[in-house]
Amino acid sequence: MKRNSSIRREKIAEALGRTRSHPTAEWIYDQVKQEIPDLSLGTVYRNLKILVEEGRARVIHAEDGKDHFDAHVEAHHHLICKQCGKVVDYYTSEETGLAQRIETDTGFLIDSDGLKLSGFCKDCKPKA
Amino acid sequence: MKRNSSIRREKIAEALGRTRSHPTAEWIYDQVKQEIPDLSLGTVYRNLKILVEEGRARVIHAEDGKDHFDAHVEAHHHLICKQCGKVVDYYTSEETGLAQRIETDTGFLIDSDGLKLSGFCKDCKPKA
DNA sequence: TTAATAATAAGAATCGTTATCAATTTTATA
DNA sequence: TATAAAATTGATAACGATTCTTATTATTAA
Repeated sequence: MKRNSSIRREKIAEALGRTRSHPTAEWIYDQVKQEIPDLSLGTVYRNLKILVEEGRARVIHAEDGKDHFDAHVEAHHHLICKQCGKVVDYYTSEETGLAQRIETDTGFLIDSDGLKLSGFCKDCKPKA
Repeated sequence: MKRNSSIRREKIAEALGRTRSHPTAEWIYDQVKQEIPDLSLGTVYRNLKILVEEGRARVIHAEDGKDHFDAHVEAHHHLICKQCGKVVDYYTSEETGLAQRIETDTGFLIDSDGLKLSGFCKDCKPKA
């Protein structure tokens, strides 16, 4: 299936690439709509899905029930705050030992970007 | 707020406790309905929520967009298959070093049960 | 140009979940 | 006991996020 890349799709990809905030479809819609006023939310969803299929973006199923998107596809992990829903990048290679052990133990092949760690972020952490 | 524990709630907790398969509300509904035919799905959701509040169950927001429940609340982690959606328990304390380093690095406080690792399970793993 | 394909907006439909509500059951208290 | 208050329920409406449908327009290929 040949696939063109439409102007809208590229604008969506750009908006997503411009931020490190792991936005939702809605946020991207609001952004791109400023440039393309007749953009529809369905188009955003459809194109985000295509970008993910093409490996140009990742989805994070966050704790807030919404899908968050990330154009930074290099291996890194995500810290997800249970309280405010914030998603923060975390880069480390320290988990490779863990991933290897898991594969030996269970047969599960862990993605190099498959770590999601939930807890409480700096701001939401109960002060001691 | 004093809280009684109804028969239905206990049956729901039992059904959940009986399995290690991290079922959805729907699955639990189907199970308990065999014993209590006039059970309603809303009751299942309502009671699962209460069980989670009481610390008698955990929720896992899985990759399939559904909430999965787990009555085994001792610290353990979850391996989630991207392909078939299966959720498998993983017990380790090896991540405490990682969790500690993350807290130092980022201020994020990682739950002792906050690890979700996604990848491919034994069966869905691309054969080499 | 013509025909086929791709992309679109708008909105309906679906899905998992939560909230509402009136009726019933359970518990507390007089 | 009686009776008021609180908890629980089934049914169903409502909800928010996402997907699907339809009709239309734009792009590409022949």
